[in-house]
Amino acid sequence: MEAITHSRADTFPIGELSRLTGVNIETIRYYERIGMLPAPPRSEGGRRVYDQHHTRVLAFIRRGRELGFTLDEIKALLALGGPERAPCGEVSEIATKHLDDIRTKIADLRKLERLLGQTIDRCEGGTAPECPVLDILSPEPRRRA
Amino acid sequence: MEAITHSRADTFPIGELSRLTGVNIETIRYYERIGMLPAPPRSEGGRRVYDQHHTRVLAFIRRGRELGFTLDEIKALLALGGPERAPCGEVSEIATKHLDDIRTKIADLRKLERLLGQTIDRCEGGTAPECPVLDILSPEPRRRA
DNA sequence: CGTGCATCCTGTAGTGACTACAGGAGCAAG
DNA sequence: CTTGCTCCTGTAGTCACTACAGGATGCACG
Repeated sequence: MEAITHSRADTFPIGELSRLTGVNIETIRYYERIGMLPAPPRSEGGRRVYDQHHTRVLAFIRRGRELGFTLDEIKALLALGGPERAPCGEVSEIATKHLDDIRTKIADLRKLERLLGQTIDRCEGGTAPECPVLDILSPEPRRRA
Repeated sequence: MEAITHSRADTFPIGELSRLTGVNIETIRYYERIGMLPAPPRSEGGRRVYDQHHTRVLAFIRRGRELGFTLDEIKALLALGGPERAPCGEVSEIATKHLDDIRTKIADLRKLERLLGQTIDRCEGGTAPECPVLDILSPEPRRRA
């Protein structure tokens, strides 16, 4: 097994970019198609040739996704300067809105967790005459207005 | 087999079912198409005619979705007896797995909340020389130091 | 009995963020 | 030259809906 070495030019194909950033090859091409990632130059054979700049942008996108930002939010963040510097105000506005969303989601999930957890407990305690999980799933049908 | 109050003609069209259950008309038709909801009989003019049975099944599906179950999970639950009775064991197995997923999600979101919250705070405290939100988004710490 | 309008029908396409092929071309090693 | 890997384009599938377009039906009102 020979080590994969590429030239001093510091450019690499899509597979290498994928390995460097942990982003799926298909996803990289998808990002290019929807304009998230700038289209790189091509080799003579028509292959995409990337460099460090792409690595940084793609890593930025990936990190943003991990933090739960939508691609549109990340696009906005990139427009505000991306991996380079940018005005704090607008950036933290997007981030704060996102944080609100996260907190709402956590609250919702916690309510769910409590309800479901208690219900399953009653199930396993064997104190219920009929399955309690199915009970919470069967609400009273609403009366006609 | 006992029928469900057919004495008076309490059947209704899709719009009424939608109102009764709070499920979008388009979504009801979608559920029918993918086999979540049994296809109802049709009127002479070809319109769907529903009764209380459909209301109960659809309300069950809706409640399941609110609780974050996937349609496939709900389908399994329905197969286990749906709004009628069913064995507790298999039901709570599905529910417990789902509860695990919820807890994982909550933990992930909490980590996110902490990181993002702290970062935005630093942003607003104005103590940072450069935008901290963009910093956590850039995994590469400003190369060429 | 006609008219208008709400409701309904089918079918298709769009959403977000990917993922999974099919079918072919490039390229380096043995 | 052959093998086998990587890469290319293009299309379609995923999940759970949602949004039309373009037409048919049903019912109240005049």
